[in-house]
Amino acid sequence: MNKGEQKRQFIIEKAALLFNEKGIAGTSVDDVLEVANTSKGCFYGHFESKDELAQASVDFLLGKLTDRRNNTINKHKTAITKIYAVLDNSKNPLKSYIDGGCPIVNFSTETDDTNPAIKKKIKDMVSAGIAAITNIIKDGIASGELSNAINADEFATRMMLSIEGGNVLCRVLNSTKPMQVMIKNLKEELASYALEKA
Amino acid sequence: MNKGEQKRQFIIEKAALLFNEKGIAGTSVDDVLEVANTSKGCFYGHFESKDELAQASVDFLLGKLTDRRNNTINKHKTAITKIYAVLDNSKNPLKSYIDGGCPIVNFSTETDDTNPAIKKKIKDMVSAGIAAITNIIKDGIASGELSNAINADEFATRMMLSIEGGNVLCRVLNSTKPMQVMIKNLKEELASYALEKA
DNA sequence: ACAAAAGTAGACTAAATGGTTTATTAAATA
DNA sequence: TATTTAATAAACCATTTAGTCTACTTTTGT
Repeated sequence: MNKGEQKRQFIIEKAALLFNEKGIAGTSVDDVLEVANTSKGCFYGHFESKDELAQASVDFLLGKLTDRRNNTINKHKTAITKIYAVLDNSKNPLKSYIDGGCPIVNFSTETDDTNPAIKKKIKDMVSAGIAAITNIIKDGIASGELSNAINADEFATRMMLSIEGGNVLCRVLNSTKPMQVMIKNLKEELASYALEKA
Repeated sequence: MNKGEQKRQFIIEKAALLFNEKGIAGTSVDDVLEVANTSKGCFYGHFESKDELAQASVDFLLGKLTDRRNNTINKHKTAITKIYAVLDNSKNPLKSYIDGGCPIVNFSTETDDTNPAIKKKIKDMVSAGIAAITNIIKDGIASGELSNAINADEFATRMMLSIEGGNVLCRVLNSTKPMQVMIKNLKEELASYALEKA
């Protein structure tokens, strides 16, 4: 990565945090220049517009989330431990993996009615998340770990929904309790589908 | 309500929809003037600043939600029918009661790191919602309708979390399915705590 | 080492922003 | 109905906005 590419990436990453905290509309290009220690000329040498930066920053944040989820899943062997670990990734929304809270929640609400390109990125991210959980459960059923009484797709959908709802509620209430209550409940539900080992 | 008060209220209500759809930062005073068919002079005769309007608009939207919830609850007699009805109020996030989606989700993410006054309004609203559900369940237990095995506060917390998560997911995926799956699941859970009638 | 290319700074612009002021019109009250 | 008060329109202002341009510096390939 040469100097220019480094600088571009640096701007993307610094801006990403601002966008996630203050929103895209709430962050000016000058705000970005300040945190990235750079100038107008430099900025517009790397990006055609603020929107191009916003898209790149969203890609960066969603990429981080995806990498983390994949790492978490690969670190564990069974369906139950994988899903427990994915849930635990979200257990403290007040000290979230990315400052300013969950980018899915933040950007989906801001761009829902205003920025279809970013909205699509979020949609793909959420769909991939649900699919990943669904596959883990289906594999768990296939391997005999889980009862086929569990509805994989519905569980995955409710799990994703609950994580995002937990992110919203915990930040609003300034408490981690809603997320903790929810995680405990989903873990118990999943455990109830575990089949006895031979 | 005299002419001035009427105009003020008209501006608040028109602006509320814009704020909810495009965000507060994403809505300019000129945007508001346009939808409210008014002028700068008139606007600043009624409001000290854009922020004062934003606060009033948030109050208006949250008031609408609160009124609706109270009406819904009062329309039913038993704990189960009350809670079913509150859930059904949210069953279609794509055609939501208020255009642009749930104000709780929209404003909480936007103001979380930037506008403590509005954040507090949302917090109070959410707390009141959880408290209302909790009380319905406790009343249901007291009247013998529900088993005391249900944890009222945890159920209410998960219910609120799920409704907000459903709002986020459904709008992102452009589908009502996540909310439907979630509502069905919560209804079944609640029904499982119903005690047999004498 | 040198030329070409890439990267960077910062002054500049035009439009949009939130907000003020002044003059006019409509409404309430004596 | 006269008069005072409230409501409104629109020109105006200072600041901020996203984005351009030109000049300078640093890299890079030869």
